[in-house]
Amino acid sequence: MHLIITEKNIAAERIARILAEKRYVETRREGGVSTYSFGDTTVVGLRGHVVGIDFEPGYTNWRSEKHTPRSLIDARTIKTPTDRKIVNLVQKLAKRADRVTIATDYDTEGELIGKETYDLVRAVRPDVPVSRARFSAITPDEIRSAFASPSELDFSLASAGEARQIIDLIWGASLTRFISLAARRGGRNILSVGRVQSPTLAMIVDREKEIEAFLPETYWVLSAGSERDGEPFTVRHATARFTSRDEAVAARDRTVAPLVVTESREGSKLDRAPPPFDTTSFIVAAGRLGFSASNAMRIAEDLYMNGFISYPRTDNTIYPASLGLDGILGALEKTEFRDDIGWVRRNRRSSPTRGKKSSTDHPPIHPAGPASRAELGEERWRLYELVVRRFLATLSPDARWTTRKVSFDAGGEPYLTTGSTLEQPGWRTVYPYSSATENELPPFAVGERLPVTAVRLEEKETQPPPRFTQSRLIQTMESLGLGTKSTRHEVINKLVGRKYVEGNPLRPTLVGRAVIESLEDHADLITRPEMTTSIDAHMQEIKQRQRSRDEVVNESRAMLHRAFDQLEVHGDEIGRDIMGRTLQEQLLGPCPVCGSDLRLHHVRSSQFIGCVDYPDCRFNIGLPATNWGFAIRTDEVCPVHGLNHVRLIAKGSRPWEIGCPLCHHIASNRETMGLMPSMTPALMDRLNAAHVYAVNEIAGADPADLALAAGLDQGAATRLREEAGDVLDLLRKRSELRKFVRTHVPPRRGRSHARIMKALFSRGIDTVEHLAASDPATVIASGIGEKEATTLLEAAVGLSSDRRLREMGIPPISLKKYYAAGIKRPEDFVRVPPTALMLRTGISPDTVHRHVTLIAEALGTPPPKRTTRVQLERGRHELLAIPGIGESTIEKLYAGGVYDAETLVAADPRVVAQQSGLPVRRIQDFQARAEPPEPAAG
DNA sequence: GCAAGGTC
Repeated sequence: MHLIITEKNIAAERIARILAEKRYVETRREGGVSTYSFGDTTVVGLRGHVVGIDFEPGYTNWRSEKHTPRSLIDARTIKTPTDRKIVNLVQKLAKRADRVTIATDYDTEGELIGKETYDLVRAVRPDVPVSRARFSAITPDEIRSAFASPSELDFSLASAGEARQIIDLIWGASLTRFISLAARRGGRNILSVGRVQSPTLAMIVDREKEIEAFLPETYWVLSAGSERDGEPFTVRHATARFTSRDEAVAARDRTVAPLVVTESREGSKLDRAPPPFDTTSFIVAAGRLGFSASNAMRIAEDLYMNGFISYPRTDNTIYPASLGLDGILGALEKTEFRDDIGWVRRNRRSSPTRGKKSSTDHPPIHPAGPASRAELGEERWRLYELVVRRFLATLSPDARWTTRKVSFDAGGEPYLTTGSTLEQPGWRTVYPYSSATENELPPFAVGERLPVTAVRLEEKETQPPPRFTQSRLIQTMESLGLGTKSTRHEVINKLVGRKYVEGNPLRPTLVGRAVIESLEDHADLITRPEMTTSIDAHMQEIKQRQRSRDEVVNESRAMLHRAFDQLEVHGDEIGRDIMGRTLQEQLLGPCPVCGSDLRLHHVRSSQFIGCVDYPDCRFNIGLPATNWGFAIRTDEVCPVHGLNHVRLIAKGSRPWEIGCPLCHHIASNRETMGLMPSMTPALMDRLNAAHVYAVNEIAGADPADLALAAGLDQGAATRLREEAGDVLDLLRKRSELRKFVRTHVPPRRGRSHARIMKALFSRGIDTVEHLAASDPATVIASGIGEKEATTLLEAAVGLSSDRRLREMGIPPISLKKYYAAGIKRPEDFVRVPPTALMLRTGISPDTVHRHVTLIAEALGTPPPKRTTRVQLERGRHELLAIPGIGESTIEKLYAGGVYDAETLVAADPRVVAQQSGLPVRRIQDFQARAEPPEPAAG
């Protein structure tokens, strides 16, 4: 069998169909992975890298004394499968293969993926021949010729890729750990560092600093109005910008009619048709249509997967000869672009436009199949149309503009105006995206004298450089060689996710700035695009076998060690610096109690707002736990309290706007405050005004302070405090009940726990004990299903009994044994005879006696009779002496509380029968036989 | 828990 392995599933399918020629291609799915077979050939697609690189085991603990961040530099790296299913399938197929062809993408990363695949194959088949097919486009011509003359895997190129992998991992991981630990940030707040992300962040930070440092300069612009044949037009002074106001004013004052035409020059300007789309230019063009970079890529991938456009991740801007441009045009014939295609056919340029970059990986982005507006939907259609029109534009002639520059003189001052008309629209006929506005000028004749209707002097200011938009940043990254066609847009998302940048255009956050500035001070290289440049150069050397992979990696390790020499000396300083500067991002505004600042705190999964003067000022506001969303400060400020608003952000769901935290705090506490019997709305307002907002604040207040704050007498204040204590107690119990209900009643659509809880509270059920004592009907009426109500009640009874028993002093270890024997409630202990308890639990008679006595006391029932081990032993002999009683009967009698002749005789046979399961008649017989013989008379 | 690179 000939096994062909491609980089992705869709390539496997298309290659199979091409190579199968007219044969049927059989598709099989194994464990979610498709294979395509025809004749003796099977094609299977990987999913990019199916093995990943990581450190050898032992380096997972960031705080390990032994495995410090620095130790990662020299840690060994290993490759482990990241996609078991595919790895297994590839190896399974390889076992049956008599030759293997690796057909991954024709670029460095593709060669590395090919090498990884080669290793997987070799692990199970040391001898099978493995070849490599290289192609730049999945077109019949290219595929056929690539497979007709396969070559060998380029191990040097793959090694170059591996060097990059290792260097990225050790630099990224060690620096990320180091700086996160220094700044005491963990979990979702870690500070990441990387060869691509850090220089990208640095560009955004640098731009922001440029903007901040920018000093605007004032300048003046002089223009004049005139008209010709009733048509107004404007001319501007030949000095585009006056830097001196005096000069500008003087020029204005000299400007007097007539406005004389001194020269009119006509020219022609070539407006070249645009080159084919690569990923970057596509993202830029989509950006102009309002698509974010990652959104544009997401949609492009979708269009690609469905066969509407070609592979969207490419660096190529030159169509390969094999592409078959006519075929593509023909395929689009039946779309709504028919007229445009007709125009292109009639006006087609001799050869398509070419960009500056040609690469071997994939052709430029082009349409791959026809589509209609209706089947794609608005968003996808707009991008599909963009790709189609761009393709058409690359086949269209250049456009040509006629330009005109007219010069004037007014009182000796030179003026001019320019105009342009689209002489030959060329490609612009089919590509209406880039704005090109015509500005037609009247046919001025030299010497013509015109009026001056107005002279305008405007004062303007120079503008700072603009912030980066997403597409601008991606363009800049590309020009610096940062990232790849597939990853650039993801880097931006990563920076946003780490809360390093925000907004569009992109602004750095304080954290982002602090990290870059620290790195620039102590590990400058990682913040510079030159690191990528030098890695690229080293990769070239490895590829050309001038240096080995290990040589390059070791050199990089040495550099990283030098960076750590400096970092470790300044670790504390870096940590303090970052922490100090990022504190500001957590500050919300004035504390209502003491006037210093409130700040957000995040402690593992909990978060709250507290005063920076803690513990001197104890004011605080609780927030929902981070699983509801991570609390951040927003720019909006509450007009009443002067506090920044707070928002909870969670991945994958809409943000929760808390708004002003104090307003939120007041509103959410009004209800619970209202639970206090002597609370009135007026009193609540007075308390709020005195910065007392919550029940717990009242409960913890000094009655004298409270009296003063709320205008109450001492007695009323004390009472209020007690009431608050009671409400807190109630709230605690309610919250426990809420948790209890939540764990026992699974969430379901259309049933909110909040509603169930409200219903329970309104029925006076505030605690688990209340619940245990209530009847099923009440519980069902609160919106819980019948079956669930039963299990909920059972669980409540269990929990509340357990609590009572513990309170009565029964140790948990014994309770476990009682429960296992089915003795669950305190009442069971006084109902079931102690002998039965011993028998069923194996607990000693003395201990059972002690437990039952404790419970009886608590329940107010008579204490049990004490039975000792000796008594039991003697009783056993007495019972065994009675005819018909053996060991097994004794066990049953124990269950009925009978353990000797005396208790047998005294027992109520019906009760014993019920508890022991023995027939009443037998018990009566035993009793008769147990009667001691009448003492002989006389 | 860390990077960047594939792909879904």
